[in-house]
Amino acid sequence: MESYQLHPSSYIVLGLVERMGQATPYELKARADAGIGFFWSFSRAILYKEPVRLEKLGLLNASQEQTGRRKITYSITKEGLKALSDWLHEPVDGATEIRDLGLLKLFFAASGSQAALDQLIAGKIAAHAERLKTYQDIKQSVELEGDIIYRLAALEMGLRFEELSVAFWTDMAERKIKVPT
Amino acid sequence: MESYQLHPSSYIVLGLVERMGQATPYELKARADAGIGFFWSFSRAILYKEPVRLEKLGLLNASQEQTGRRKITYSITKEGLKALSDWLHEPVDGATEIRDLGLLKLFFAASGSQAALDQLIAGKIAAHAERLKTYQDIKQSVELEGDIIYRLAALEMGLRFEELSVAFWTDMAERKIKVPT
DNA sequence: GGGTACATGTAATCAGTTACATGATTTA
DNA sequence: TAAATCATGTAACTGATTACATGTACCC
Repeated sequence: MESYQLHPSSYIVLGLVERMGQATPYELKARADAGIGFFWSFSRAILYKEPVRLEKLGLLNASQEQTGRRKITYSITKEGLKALSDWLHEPVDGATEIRDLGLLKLFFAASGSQAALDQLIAGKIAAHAERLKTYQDIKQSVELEGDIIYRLAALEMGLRFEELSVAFWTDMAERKIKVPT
Repeated sequence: MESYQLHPSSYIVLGLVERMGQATPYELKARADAGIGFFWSFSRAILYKEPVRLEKLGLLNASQEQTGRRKITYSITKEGLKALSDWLHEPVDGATEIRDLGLLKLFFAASGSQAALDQLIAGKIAAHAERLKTYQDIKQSVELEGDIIYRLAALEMGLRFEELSVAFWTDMAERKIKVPT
């Protein structure tokens, strides 16, 4: 078999398709927005491009409508399942990336003004509080359905992270740290 | 003035150079590795490429050694300072990204085996515990120096995040969640 | 039937990484 | 002076995004 390279995006597609049984790119998008997209964002285009590639590699089946929108529905192949499973069995490498423009700005806050920092902090508290609320709502609605335990676990991490963030930025605010001049 | 686009990488370079007064790409790398790089990673090449661009835009000054390694030392210009300050005063947009392959795998854990999940959890606990230790060590050494309050604040966030992560994955382990078959 | 929202796809571009290539300095 | 390490830079590639372009279905 020829060698090929799979990336996080590939596994996101494989994983989503596997869980959904079959799906069009549009449906993948909707599912991603409601779950994985909360902590690992990516553009919509990838959900059209990557499946084409995975189909060529034999990891997905594609079946195209012969009429109307001629949309393509994907399902996972035996090889795709294997690739997904193999990846899940590999040890995880690399540290967690926390890509947060707010944190970046905090890091360099000494180059700005106290007013800028105050606004940053206030904005971050508001944003994280809102996101926390969203997660709490989702958690509640999901619990009623039961079952989907791993997605729930990932959501739990998101929830805890938002709690942490609200607490962190609130601490920043209360300490009223001054910018050295 | 012609319009140009600055990215997080640009501000990382500007911010580092501003704080350091003047620096070569190699020095920027060392500084980044010891700070910002913990939560916002990027390749070394960017610290050679981006300064060239920023110099062309008039945001950095470059002065090249005429002998030896002919290394280039950068410092920030008045325009660079303004760009950095403007950015710090803009409101922050976009949510925090938590890019963690472990979390991604947890999300799709139902497509793997219980053994794979157990290994994932054990690996994550170990990795976060180690990172936590690193942050604690840094925090201690940094406190002795005093002063550099914002970098310390960002470090504090990293520290709390690692604590959270250890707790989260430990909870996962203790719940001994089973993979549905 | 006309407007709006839904849905789909691709082409061009680009930020960032990997791999390549090499020079300079230190130490034994 | 040989080896090891420190330091520097660039070319090629590519994953991913943005912008463009358009078709289909639904609703009034």
